[in-house]
Amino acid sequence: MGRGRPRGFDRDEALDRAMRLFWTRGYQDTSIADLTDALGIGSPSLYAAFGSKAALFCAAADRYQESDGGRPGIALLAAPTARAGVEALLRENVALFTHRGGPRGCLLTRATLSCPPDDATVVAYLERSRRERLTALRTRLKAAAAAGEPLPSDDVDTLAQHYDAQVQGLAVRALEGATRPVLQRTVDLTMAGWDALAAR
Amino acid sequence: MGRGRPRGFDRDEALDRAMRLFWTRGYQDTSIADLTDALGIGSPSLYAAFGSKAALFCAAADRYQESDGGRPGIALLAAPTARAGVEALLRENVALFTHRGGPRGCLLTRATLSCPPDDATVVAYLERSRRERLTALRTRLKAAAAAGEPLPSDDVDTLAQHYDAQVQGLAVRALEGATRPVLQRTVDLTMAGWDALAAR
DNA sequence: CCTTTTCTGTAGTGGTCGATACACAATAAT
DNA sequence: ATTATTGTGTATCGACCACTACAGAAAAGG
Repeated sequence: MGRGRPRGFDRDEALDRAMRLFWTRGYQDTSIADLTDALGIGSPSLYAAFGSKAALFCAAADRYQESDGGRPGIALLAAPTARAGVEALLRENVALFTHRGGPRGCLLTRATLSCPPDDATVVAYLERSRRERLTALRTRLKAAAAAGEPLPSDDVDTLAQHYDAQVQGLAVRALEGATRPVLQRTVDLTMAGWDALAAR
Repeated sequence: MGRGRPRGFDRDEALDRAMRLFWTRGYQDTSIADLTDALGIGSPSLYAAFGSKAALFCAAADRYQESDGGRPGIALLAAPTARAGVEALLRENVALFTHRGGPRGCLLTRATLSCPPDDATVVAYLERSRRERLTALRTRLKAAAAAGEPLPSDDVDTLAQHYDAQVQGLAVRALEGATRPVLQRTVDLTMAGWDALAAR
């Protein structure tokens, strides 16, 4: 057992609240004071537990990707075909970005556009996350191409870029206030485009 | 003629530089010190000429929309068909978002995601700009529908939302570092989807 | 000339930022 | 009980934030 005074708060619960706050307000606009308020702890406790604002963000973003934010990626891989996977990816993202009671949009996209470029730790974290997401998409599509599934294009790399852009577009539109039904219809159109192209 | 001491700097040139700075770093991460440095003037001169950081941003954003940032909207309206208009809109945006020597992405999208929600002036400005852009797109598509042009869908409102989301997706992808050829191929795919759907 | 008007440069305002020094409290090991 | 170790609360730190008071400089009107 650890020796000193026990921590007076639940680390995981604190991470959840920090995630929510970063998700709602972005990285830069979430201050340490905001965090200590929401977490109900003093700043020295926060720094002792997490190290720095940047490190806390990375931990909170990890938690995001392991919980709500991870659903779309899982849905992509779980689907039997690339067509179903991409549709599930988009629909899960719509659900994530417009979840009632939850912050709108994507925690990572939001942070990407609101993080000062000199904060190397966070910038590197975000860059890696984006690369992993794009790689997952490309890998899934490449497997589908190898399996002979009909795809909207032979250029798998462009396909991955295109559907990744769809996700980012949904994230921004959600932040701008687009409702769930509106985004769902946007996805309907995207998938109709897939079908029309894949059928040729 | 005005009576007092003449202004020691060119107001339009200062606005251009401010626009560039807001475009590069977003709203919140651009400080008054950054601006006075780039503009080569003292802060009292800045405040005398523009009023406040929020007002300066609005003026710089107006300038953006009247110069580079206005091209896509003009291209949309100038094209003979909705199909050509949407393609021109997307391609002009790709050019705008990846212009060599210019900041990447969209000044307005960037500001939307990096503006503190309590800055009512800027939030209202951005909201109005977005509404106008979406309205322009919807109006163009509605006219096309009335003219009997073949469209990917009968639901003009959803079409407008969909292609607006494309623009936002391109803006984010450009900020993330996607190159111009990559974004061009994304647009190729989007327009291929239009053709495949409109032909049915 | 002198007055009026307008802009500029210096030098700050109070406030908030992320991050900490330090004393003390609370536990475990000895 | 003593010591070692770790977390908490108070009370800051210097740096930076948007913004401005004030005095002097530069023009026009008289």
